[in-house]
Amino acid sequence: MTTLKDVAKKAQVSIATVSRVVNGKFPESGISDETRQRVIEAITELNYRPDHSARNLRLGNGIKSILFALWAEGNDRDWFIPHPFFSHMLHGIQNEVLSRGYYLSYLALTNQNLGALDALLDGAVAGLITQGPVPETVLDMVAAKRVPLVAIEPYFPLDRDVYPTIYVDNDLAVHQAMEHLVRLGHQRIGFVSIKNESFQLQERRHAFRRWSDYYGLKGFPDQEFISKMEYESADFKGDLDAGAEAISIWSELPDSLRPTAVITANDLIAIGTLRGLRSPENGGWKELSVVGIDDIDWAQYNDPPLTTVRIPKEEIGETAMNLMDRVLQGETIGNYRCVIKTELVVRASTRAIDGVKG
Amino acid sequence: MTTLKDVAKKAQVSIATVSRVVNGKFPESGISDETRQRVIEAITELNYRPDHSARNLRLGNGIKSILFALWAEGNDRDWFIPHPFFSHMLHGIQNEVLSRGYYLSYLALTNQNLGALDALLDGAVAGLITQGPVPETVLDMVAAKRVPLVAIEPYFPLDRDVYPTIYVDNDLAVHQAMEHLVRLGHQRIGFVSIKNESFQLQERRHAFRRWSDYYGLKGFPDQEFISKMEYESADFKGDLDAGAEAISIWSELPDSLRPTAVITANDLIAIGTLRGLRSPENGGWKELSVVGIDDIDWAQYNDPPLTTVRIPKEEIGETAMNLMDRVLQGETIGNYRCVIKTELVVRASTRAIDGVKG
DNA sequence: TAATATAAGTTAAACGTTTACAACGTTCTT
DNA sequence: AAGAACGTTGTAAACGTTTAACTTATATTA
Repeated sequence: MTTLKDVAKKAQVSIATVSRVVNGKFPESGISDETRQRVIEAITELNYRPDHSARNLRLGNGIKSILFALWAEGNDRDWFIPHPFFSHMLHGIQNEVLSRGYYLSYLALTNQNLGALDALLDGAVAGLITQGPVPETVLDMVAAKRVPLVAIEPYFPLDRDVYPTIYVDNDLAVHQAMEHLVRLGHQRIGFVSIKNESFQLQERRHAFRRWSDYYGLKGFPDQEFISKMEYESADFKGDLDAGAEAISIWSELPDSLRPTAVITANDLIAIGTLRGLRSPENGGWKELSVVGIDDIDWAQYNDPPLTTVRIPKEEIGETAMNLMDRVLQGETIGNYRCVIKTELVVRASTRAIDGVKG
Repeated sequence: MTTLKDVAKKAQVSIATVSRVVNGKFPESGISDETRQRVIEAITELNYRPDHSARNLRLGNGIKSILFALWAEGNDRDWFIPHPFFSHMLHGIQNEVLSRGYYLSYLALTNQNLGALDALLDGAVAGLITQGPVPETVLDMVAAKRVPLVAIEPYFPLDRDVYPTIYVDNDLAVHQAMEHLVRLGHQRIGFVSIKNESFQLQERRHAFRRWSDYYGLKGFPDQEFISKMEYESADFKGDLDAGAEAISIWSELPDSLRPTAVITANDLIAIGTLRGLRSPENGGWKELSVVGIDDIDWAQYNDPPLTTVRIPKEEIGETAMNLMDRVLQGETIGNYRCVIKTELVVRASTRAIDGVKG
């Protein structure tokens, strides 16, 4: 590795001069053109690049890197890639990160990876933002290295709940979806979910029950349809199939017992439901309003464009980074729980019941 | 900021002892349990975290951060989010990065951002990997800071072409798509693209012409259909509509002049084409084989699942990082151009012509 | 001419670590 | 009882920078 010293020797000047050439604003730096040329030549020749650590040490600059980590274990494929929210949250964090002079790294965590995380936490990283469940080992490491942590939907066990967290208001999401449908005149509203529910989907199902009671909705067979298929979590195919499955079950029902609208536990299930509706084997059933939850990228490009409840992914990222910043500023936040509001997005997959003015 | 010195004073020991407590593997570190306890207490109390810069300086560790930058200017929205390849390439890079002891940052570049890039290049980053066109300003900065650069599909102007680059073999992609269709017995094969073509799409269109001649395909009206719609680049909607538009034009043709198969400039156009085929206004035209190029995430989940030519995005990322590593090892690579092979992925959107054994 | 201002470059201290080496007190060996 | 061996802790140098303070040479001024 080339240092100032090497360059200085080559250019026959002191290291101070070289440093000035490297950093000085010209022409006020007080270096003659002749010397500067000589130094620059030496720099190019020796391929000198300043040492970041030394510079930061001298200048008293702290670490400027925020790490965004996603737990990616438990699937054969690293599922963060098709993760519908990953890049959006990353972007949200990034927005806030840059304006604060930090920069952003990210890590898809696996058990093989833990060593890398350890190394990173060991000083390379000012703060850690996680998405999803955080394994105990990681929590232990974070505690040992005393790195600030902000967790997005970690669903911590209670004794671990000592960090600032961000959760989505799934209850509100379902409420918004249902209110929309009720306003359109729907009375028989179904719910579709999958067998292997995450915490989030569980919350949504319970919310459905709660608001369904609240609005006094009419029941019908399989009103809460849970696909029986075995499927791996984060498997797009499983979600899509679940939707189609619900349609094939309900299409057996007499018209007066079928739902006129459904809320699905997420957008993929909703898209699957709309596909099921297109299939020729459902007895010509066409009129069903479908509303999803998430607002994944594809929702707006679907045919028909999907009415859904948006989870503001960028906002989640921004909020996380805001909290992180406050922690880094020395503020004591403790286990403050920030709940993010969702937002109804009306598109073409929902229609008013005949005679009702949507 | 708390330093070793502060902790040492508080715990009434020398900084060497504190350092040993922080880093030593127990119990061989040669520190008595009693002292260690005292030091640890002081550490917790003062919230001490080792200074990364100082440590790295002392240990002679270089910078370990690779920056992946995507040019995001020119659209009202930062288009790297719906960028179909972004997260896959990121992942590919990440794979190689970790095993080499580096870690990965990323930056969506805009004109507002250039300052941040400058700061990062100024020592925080060991190497830069870019995706897509790289503006001159950035190239100038990279040159000035002498940061190694590996560029993915930059389509540099010739005088700037001094870095290792990675390109996709678009000619091969079209060839693979066409060979597949020809084997299935298709003779009238169309091509659909959009008005505002990127370099990549241009290459694909020219390749279509070339291989269409090679296979001696039969012509028909609008064989190369270019959507006339004004649209912003990277607009999903525009691509989808272009596909539907092609169908509506061709469906006016007598059966004997319609294409029996189409290659589209990318997957989104292909998906749009399949949608157009579903629309009731195309005169009952159903039998059309469609093959896309890209293999975006959604392709396999489309209805029907899309036959397409996969661009190996992870492999591109890995290759980029491999090249970067070689550069960082001191190897002189120059403007070596690495061309990545594509791969046909047969799904359900293509069928053999009657009487041909697919 | 002497004093002084300016320009160009050097010296040396400091940033927070790690670690070879030294130093000290205690215990073991002979 | 003397010396060696060991366990525990301290001392100080070094990593590559930046920069205040200083030096030297030259030009300007009175």
